[in-house]
Amino acid sequence: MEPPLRYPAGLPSKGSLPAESRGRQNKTSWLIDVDPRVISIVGPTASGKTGLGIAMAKALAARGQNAEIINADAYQMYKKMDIGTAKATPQERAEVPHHLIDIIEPSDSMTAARFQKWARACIGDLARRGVRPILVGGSGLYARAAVDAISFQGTDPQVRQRLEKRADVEGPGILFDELTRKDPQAAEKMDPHNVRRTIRALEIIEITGHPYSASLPRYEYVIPTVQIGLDLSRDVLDARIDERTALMREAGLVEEARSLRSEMSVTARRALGYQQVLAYLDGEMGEDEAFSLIAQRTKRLARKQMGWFGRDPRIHWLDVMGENLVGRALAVVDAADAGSFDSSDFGEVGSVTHHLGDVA
RNA sequence: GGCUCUGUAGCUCAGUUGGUAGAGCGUACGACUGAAAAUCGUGAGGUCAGCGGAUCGAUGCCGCUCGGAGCCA
Repeated sequence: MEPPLRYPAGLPSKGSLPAESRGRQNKTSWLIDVDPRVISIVGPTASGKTGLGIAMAKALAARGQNAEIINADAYQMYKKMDIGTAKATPQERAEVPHHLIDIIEPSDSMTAARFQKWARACIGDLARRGVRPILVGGSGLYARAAVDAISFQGTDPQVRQRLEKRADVEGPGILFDELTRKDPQAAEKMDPHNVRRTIRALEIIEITGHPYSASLPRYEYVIPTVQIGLDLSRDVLDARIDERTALMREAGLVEEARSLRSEMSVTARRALGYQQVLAYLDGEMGEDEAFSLIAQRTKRLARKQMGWFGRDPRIHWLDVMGENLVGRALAVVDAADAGSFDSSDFGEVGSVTHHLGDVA
């Protein structure tokens, strides 16, 4: 998607290790020249990704390697939505530079494609400056969009609007029938009731003139990366979520949402926490009810994230509750830098079993 | 104390003119390439408050008990 940042694998790398020794010689696609590789911290909400990212940046700096954070959390990109998205504090951000936080207005909408473009540009910038990027975020699709072989197909607001209107007027079934006619393969993999994805498929067919071949996404890095996953038991995670939800309430989430209310886009309004507080402000529920809903939905989100990340065989899981988390995380990074994981991370994914819940 | 209403899945409730039950939400699992904190799919879960009666058969009818709500004294 960003030609200036890409070149075919096999060209001389500026790193000290030849590409072959890192097991990339079998790569068929493109690699962006980033060395040392990107560190990506993933895991469910409230698992401590933000804190670990900052701690790792400091630890790396102490070893003489500059590192900065790139946010991969969809909703932390909105300005002014601070409390409900659990952004790093101003103090933390002063200690370690953060990128892609507060980059769009609440009236705007973030998309995975836009994020991909910005994230890759940002990774390239840092790499050129000799700074190691630490990607931190719980939005699975975004984390993958940044470093994986995913290319988005473009969009046309007018086409989409027309399709959305048709779904409204004619019903989703008609659109799905149309997809079945135009692209039976795509229709077969689609839930007939999933209107949004049906619309997207038809949009792509209309824009590109080609069928929306829902090719199975591969777990294949386009930017060399080592992924660290934060794992912890559901009991502990649930307790943390309850606690954090209460803290957000104390910190003034209601006031923050109230002040942004009139300027928030449809997408921004969907943000967990804001969605429920806005419902409360609209008189649809009580404040207590809104906050217990927030805690409940956050737990569900965490479960969804665990499922999403748990399926990626390249992630190295660390038990958050164990001792010396930063040390263990650095050990994973060092091992990755030494090429220890390349056969699994850059080779055949099918042969690797993933280990959600294990202590790496 | 009397009268009326009420007790069905974790929650809110529907239903069966008597042939052992459903929905929404929650939950579990899953899919997911331009809203992804979105969108969507599948499953688990109920001796229909308890006991007794009439009936070939009761969650449904009758009686009693226990627990709610309201009204009258």
